[in-house]
Amino acid sequence: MDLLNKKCIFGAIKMYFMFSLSEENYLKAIFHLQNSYKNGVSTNALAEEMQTKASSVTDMIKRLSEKSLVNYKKYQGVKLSEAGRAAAIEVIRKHRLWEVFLVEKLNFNWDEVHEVAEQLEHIKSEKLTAELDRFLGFPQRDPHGDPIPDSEGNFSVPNRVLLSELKMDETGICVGVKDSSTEFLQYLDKNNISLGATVKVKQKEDFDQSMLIEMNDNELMISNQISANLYIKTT
Amino acid sequence: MDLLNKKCIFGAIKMYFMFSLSEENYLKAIFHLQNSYKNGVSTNALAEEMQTKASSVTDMIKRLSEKSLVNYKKYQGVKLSEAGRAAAIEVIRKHRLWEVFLVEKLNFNWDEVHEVAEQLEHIKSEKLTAELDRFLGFPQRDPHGDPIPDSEGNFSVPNRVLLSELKMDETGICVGVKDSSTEFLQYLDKNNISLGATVKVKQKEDFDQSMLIEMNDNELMISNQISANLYIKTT
DNA sequence: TCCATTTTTTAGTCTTGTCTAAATATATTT
DNA sequence: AAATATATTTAGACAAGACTAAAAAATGGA
Repeated sequence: MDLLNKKCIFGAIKMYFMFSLSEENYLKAIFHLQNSYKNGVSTNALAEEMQTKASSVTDMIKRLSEKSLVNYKKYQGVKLSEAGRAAAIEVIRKHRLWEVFLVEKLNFNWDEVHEVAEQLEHIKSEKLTAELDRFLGFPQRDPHGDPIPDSEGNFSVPNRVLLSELKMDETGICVGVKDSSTEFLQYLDKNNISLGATVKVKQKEDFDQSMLIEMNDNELMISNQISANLYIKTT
Repeated sequence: MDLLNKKCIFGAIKMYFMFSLSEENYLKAIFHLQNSYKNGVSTNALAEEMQTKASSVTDMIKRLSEKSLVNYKKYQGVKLSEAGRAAAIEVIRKHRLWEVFLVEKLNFNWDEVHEVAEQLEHIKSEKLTAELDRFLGFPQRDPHGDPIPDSEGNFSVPNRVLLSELKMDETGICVGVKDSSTEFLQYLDKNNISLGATVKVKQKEDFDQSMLIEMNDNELMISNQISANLYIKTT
């Protein structure tokens, strides 16, 4: 119906193709899963991530492969091509910029932004993305501490460790969350844990890895499930 | 895939159903065409507006009718139901709010906003719309001078006439455009015609309705095609 | 190596929204 | 009122993206 801006990133030559909403979501999911599945994302893993059936995944992978967005050999799992990676990063860039917008300008809490950003990330307009970025002051991190790729797709992999890896008496600054589910974020809010705050490990229990932390003159006991989802920059 | 907020406006009881992108576009088109087709929008008119075929329109009308969004009898054209009208107005509200955002905050010119707003108008989030409205200061008009419905769907029908209806020596303030195509808006920019400016009809040619107008100490000859697409508030 | 289990793919179906071609209603002209 | 023209609807097909059920490939244990 609408044609919109049809271009495509391909090697050095810039051209954007237009991808469907579903294609973009698959690319994004593969991008995220590639961290855990270095030598090919499995069909089942992707089905799990996309909340769909393995057979549907196989269908889509074939389409993406046709378009050279992924490298795929039957039964071998799937990897993003350069073009696929670029497209995924572009979607992630938009997602995170919109999250910043929602939190900084529209009074959203960090646990409310995900759903809406999932929709906004598919809006196609280079100018929109560029101007939004400028409007927000070229932010480097989204509200959950994840890096925002620049217009070239470059982003710094943050230098951070999980709180669960800290030893007794070590300190650091809370810089991100691994799990950004509403439930986890609301737990953090309730317990006054926020990005930017300084943490100190006061005690650590060998048995279950639970720890007593200090944050803003406050002491708090947290389980491993919490500490293994908080990113820390050691000081 | 995503469920999102499923509610629906229905009479006094508020409930939002979720409509597809295509359904929303049809509802919007019917809403706009109802001005010219008071006793039912014809299939062909709708096909023209939607840039599609009459047979596709018939199919969609049936679906909308199933959902009680339109009143439809075969061969009789189509009218929005109360629910359909509410849904259309909600989409139009979002479209116009986003246009304001793009122009006021993101440096878009008024001739660049349409395509992007066509995408943004389909984002589903009551909170987003409400907060955007607040962020923009509850604007009453979009960049083309059209009224923005409030959260209840109410909007003031602007009290305005077409410039072509003014007689010799009458004056007014330019308050909107009827045609908001890129081409027309660029013509206006080029000739320094903008909303808010005062116009005076200096001469009017009976033969072809062309007129000489004065605007900001500037005289300009315009054809009827121009004057019949500019809204004026008489002073 | 062979069998059992798990993973992945294939085959066939469904829904949404579109299309073309053909059929039927309505409108217009004479 | 009949004939013609125009508008609208039906019928049948297709593509994207999902599903179920069944087949085929890969994996892991004995």
